[in-house]
Amino acid sequence: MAAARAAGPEPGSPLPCARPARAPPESLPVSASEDPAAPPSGDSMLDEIIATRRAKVAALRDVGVDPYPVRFRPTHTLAEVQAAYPGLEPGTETGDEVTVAGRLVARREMGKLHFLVLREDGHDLQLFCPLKALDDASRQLLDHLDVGDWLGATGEVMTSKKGELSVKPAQLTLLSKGLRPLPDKWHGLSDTEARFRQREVDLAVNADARRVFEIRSAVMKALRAELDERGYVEVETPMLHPIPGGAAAKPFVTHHNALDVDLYLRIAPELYLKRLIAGGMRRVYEINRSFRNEGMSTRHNPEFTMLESYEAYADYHDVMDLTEALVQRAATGAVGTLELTYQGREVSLAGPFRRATLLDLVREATGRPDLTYDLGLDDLRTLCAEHEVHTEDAWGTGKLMLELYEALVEHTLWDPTFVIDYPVEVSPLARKHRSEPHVTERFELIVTGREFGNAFSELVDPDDQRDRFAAQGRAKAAGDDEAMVLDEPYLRAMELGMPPTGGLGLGIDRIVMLLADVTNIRDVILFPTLRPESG
RNA sequence: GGGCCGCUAGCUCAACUGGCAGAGCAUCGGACUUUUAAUCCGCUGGUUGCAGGUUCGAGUCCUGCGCGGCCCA
Repeated sequence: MAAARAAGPEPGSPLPCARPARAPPESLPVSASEDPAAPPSGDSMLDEIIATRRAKVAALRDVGVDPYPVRFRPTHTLAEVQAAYPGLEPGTETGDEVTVAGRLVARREMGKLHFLVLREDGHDLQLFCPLKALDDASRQLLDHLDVGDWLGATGEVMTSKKGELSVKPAQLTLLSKGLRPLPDKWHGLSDTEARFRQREVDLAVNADARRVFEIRSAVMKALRAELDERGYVEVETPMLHPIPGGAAAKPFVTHHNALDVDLYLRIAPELYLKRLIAGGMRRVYEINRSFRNEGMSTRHNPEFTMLESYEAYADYHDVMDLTEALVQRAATGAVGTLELTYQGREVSLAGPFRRATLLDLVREATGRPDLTYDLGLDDLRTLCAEHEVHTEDAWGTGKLMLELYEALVEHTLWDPTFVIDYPVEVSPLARKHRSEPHVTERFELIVTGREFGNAFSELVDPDDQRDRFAAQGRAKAAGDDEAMVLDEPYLRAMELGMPPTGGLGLGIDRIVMLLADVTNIRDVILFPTLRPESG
């Protein structure tokens, strides 16, 4: 039977792993066998590799080895072994036995001495494997191992002649057989699309891949720690919204069958969080996904992660202080410094962050110190035209001023800057400024020319809010499909009485991009949205 | 949405002006008890993203499409 398998099912096709008859008795016969579960085998190298590996799985099962065992108990992680034996002299034998595990990522055979490299959580450890140190079962297993398999090993901690920390296994245990080959051990996986579509392969072979996601995790932990220490309560509000709200954006629409109603994936958690403040929760925050049904770019993924926090009694000056502390905590927590390099250029998060009004920034950029919101519409349109800023007839003074700012100023603000006092017209959820007409108590945080956060002294006057929604309704009627929709339950909450409130939204993906020094948002999202693979 | 660039073996990449589709790594077979991208010998591996077109002949030129990257809106 073994001989029949070794002969292979297809005359004329190579025998991928057939051992010659003179092979040692413990050697297992292997071939691309008649496995009904195997995909139709073509002629390609990949098909051949997979068939060979399936044959190894079958051969191992034939001798009672489970290629997918249920459990394993390492005594140490690879990182722990490394940490426990720093600086051992070459040729050391510790006499200490450990059991470790990881993915086999490299294999160097020197006849009766094999070197295997295990990788676990980004740490590599060598297995120093003289065949005679192994028991019989392990020697058999060794013949059927491939790079990519998961492997456990029990043996003595030692160092090689060259001083490489190693484990010398007396026993090897197959933890899981891999059927597909890993990419090139030296070049890794560099095809961008493949890295995004098959992140598991990216993580398995590219040392740099996990760095970004470790930073991301550290950012989340740091932000939560800072907010928790300040007495904020973390909450979770709906992602399925009957009315999309809290931002100017197009939503995804979905449908609930039992209720037979359309629901919207949230574009922001804002309105629900403010209802919690109305309900008497003094400080709340939420970190989670929002969804916007808009174009994709290197800076926009349809789903993205935002931190929103709300604090009763606070105004936007307080929120600026909080924002600065959060960004700094994220940086020190994730990369251990406030002095960053982004795309070869220095960025200091040391603070205090610059604070400048939107109007002053536009005055600087246009060289018009006399500029005010009282300037006539026609004059403002002329100014826009002078700077080649696109305008539309329906736009008022505030929108035109915002356009000037976005076109002329925003991308120039490299170091962290709080741009404050946005026009009322473009800020439907923000409180009107306590002393300046035309503007709200709103700020955006700009770093490296990009928006990182958006915050305000929240609008809490229900009648004012109703008027703002009405204005948004008129804008929508005039063709602005991102204008906000009136949200009656939200207004009702405000009518219950809402304390003065400072609110913040911070883009987590942007912060991670800054700290990880990457320019594509897809590099900081494990599985970014892509077009489905065709055919 | 527009412009530019890319898509060739499992991975990383070649292939000049249109003239037999190649290399390294990996796989498979062999040698090797201190390797570090091990080395050495031998073999294998292709619907050149997809569909058309031009041509005696297309990876290469043309048209359309798909996916991705960069820049712009």
